[in-house]
Amino acid sequence: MLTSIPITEMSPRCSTCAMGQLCLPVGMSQQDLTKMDTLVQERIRVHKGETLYRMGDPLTAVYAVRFGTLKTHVTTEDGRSQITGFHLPGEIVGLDGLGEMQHASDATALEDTEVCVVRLGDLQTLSADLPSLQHQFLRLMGKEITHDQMMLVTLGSMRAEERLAAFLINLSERLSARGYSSTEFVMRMSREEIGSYLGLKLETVSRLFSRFAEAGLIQIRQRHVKLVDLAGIKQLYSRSC
Amino acid sequence: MLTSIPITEMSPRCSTCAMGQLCLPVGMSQQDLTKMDTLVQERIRVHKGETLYRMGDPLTAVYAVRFGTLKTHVTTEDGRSQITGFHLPGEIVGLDGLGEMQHASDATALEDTEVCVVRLGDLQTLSADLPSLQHQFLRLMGKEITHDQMMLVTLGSMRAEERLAAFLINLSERLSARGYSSTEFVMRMSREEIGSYLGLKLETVSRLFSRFAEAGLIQIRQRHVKLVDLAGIKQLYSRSC
DNA sequence: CGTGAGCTTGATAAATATCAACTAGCGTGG
DNA sequence: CCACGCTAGTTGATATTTATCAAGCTCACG
Repeated sequence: MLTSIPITEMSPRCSTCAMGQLCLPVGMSQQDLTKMDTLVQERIRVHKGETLYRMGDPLTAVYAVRFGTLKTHVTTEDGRSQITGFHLPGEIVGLDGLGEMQHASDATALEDTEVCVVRLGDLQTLSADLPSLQHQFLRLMGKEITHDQMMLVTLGSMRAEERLAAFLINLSERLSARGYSSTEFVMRMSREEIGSYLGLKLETVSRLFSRFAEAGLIQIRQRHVKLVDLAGIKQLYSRSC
Repeated sequence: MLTSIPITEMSPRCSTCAMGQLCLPVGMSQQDLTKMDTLVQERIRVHKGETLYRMGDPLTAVYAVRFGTLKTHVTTEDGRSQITGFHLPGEIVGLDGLGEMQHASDATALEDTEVCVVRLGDLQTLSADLPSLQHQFLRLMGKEITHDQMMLVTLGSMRAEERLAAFLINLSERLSARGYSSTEFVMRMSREEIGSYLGLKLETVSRLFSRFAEAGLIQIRQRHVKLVDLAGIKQLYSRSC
């Protein structure tokens, strides 16, 4: 069901992409940027609920989110499942498979989404000619590791309320970096998905949203949320004990 | 206080190191292995309790554990601390800093430990001539990511008992791969450190050990543990609900 | 041998999950 | 276009898990 969209002369390229300041091209010179334009030969449309790749699939490419939202999730042999990340435009998914050259998670669209296909072969070829690209890749893998470590601290040492506050602030900041409002947005994920990401049950997430609203920190109606008191929310998790 | 140990003609090298099958050289040809011997020009002795590097330190090298045990731990601005890994001989630490070129965690010795210093400069030089080394590096970063994701599942969806069982089995398997007994070993970390790693309090860890012992799954005296019923321990966390 | 950090164990409190009932809103098909 | 049905979400009562507080123990080490 995935729709492939071939790139034509007219298609937008890396050098003109609005996500340039968040995606692979970060910090590249104009000259390097031009070279980047050959990198993406294909895009894929992933409809809401569809899966871009699955755990165990051979890794042939990594993907840059162009628009939409993806979740990545892992499932253990004994059926436990956990969401490991929500991915906004400009973010790269699939890096976790580079170790074994096969995907280490599933990637599923939370809304209609389009990704740029970065074939590993092309990537290697281009990297040889473009050291900044190679460096960029290490950076992105490093970021993935530090993100996961931050989540380990969250899951290992924060209480439910702190986790959810941290989640809201993180989402807010990432949306803001993409030109959206930092205080009012639509969460593309269900209470259950938020719970899975944060190691909580959906009822707990729901109760906390209600509690935050009652405390005047947020306004919430379904997935539409408005952060009324950013500082107050931050206090929920940044206090020293 | 860290002791540097220069490498001489007589020192052991990668090509003859007993950890070869677990460390950087995994899967390399004899020819490539010989080239590897120039990579490590220095070793460092880290005494129990000493710190090899700290968060924020500029990243000049990564380190292969030669003998001993390290823990890596992160601390957030608000003072929260979490152990992100225990590292046995043959494992590489420092990879989490490759993103920003500065260390993203502290590394502290749990017992007297020696590490091989892999300078990033030398690594880059050698990689150009040794594609298998470059590939090996991606593999190791990938492994780091999948390890962290496994821990996310552990912290996000397992109960205390399941976490500790998984911890014991994981330690057992890694020790076994290093030629130690898989059923009887000394844990180099305190109850509190185990708790930090697993997102539990030290009392909980202690109680669980006692409970496991009472159930006949293990024998335990301080840090010396004997896994009596491996299958039983595995059942604690691999059952389907 | 004394001493203190690390560990154990008990009693109690707090946090979160579970179970259950109910509600809102979305999408679909008549 | 509206009504129906279904999924997602809310809220309450209760159970379970884990943390917290407190006291005592033990073993390794000087």
